Amino acid sequence: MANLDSIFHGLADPTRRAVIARLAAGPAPVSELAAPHDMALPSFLKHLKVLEAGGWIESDKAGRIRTCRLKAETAKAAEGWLGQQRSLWEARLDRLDAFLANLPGEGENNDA
Amino acid sequence: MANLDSIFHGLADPTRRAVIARLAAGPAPVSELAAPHDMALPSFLKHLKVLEAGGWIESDKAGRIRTCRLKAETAKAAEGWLGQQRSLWEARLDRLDAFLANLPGEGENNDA
DNA sequence: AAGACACCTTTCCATATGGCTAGGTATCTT
DNA sequence: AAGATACCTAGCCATATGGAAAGGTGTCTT
Repeated sequence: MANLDSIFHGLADPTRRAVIARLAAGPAPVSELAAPHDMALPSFLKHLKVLEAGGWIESDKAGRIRTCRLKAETAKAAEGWLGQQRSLWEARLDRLDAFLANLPGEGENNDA
Repeated sequence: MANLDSIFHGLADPTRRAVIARLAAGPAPVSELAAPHDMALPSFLKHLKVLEAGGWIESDKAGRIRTCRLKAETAKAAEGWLGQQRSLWEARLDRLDAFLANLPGEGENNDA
């Protein structure tokens, strides 16, 4: 599994996010992935390398055509980290609410 | 709202993810955030700047102490993008399943 | 067999990133 | 008033990143 550094680095560029969005609709060859992006092919291939290093995509070649597809596990790892932070954050806000609700001199509404 | 580039770039570094994880437990001053990281303060401050540019944190200064806290909206934007991709991805896999289930010559089990 | 096609490698360039030191500026403490 | 504290700026350096051009290699088409 790729580490979180390279996973999130993969997402930190619009070209790469567009590739992921395209591949979510199904596998595609390199040339089709590259077509929408106004960029020389070698530059685009670098983005694919970054996505591969981040574990976002995998590919294999048949004849002269390389077909790429998404790897679901990586999206899970990314969402997993974010979700974990959010649950910490929400737990804290809940404790804060409970604390504020028990303050003396404050009722259930705070605008009265 | 910060753009997705800077949002995800914020996450692409262990020091910065550690800061976010710490702040999920509640606001903290710069010095406390910096303490666990073996790094000169100016280097650490650059990471805070990146997090601020990505909309992950905000802060204000009282006397000589700057207190930082998380901004929830940014986590939502990040999770939102990922969730959207996942739903596309899952919809595709569902259609693929449906297609395969209707192939002639294939029953409900495929290992018989 | 010739040529077009799809991709890959290498090499270069400008800028961004991530670290450092040195030296501020306010603000508290004594 | 002197010193410690907490943060900030400016400037330096090495490496990474994101782009381009030039020139392959193997595979299909005609």
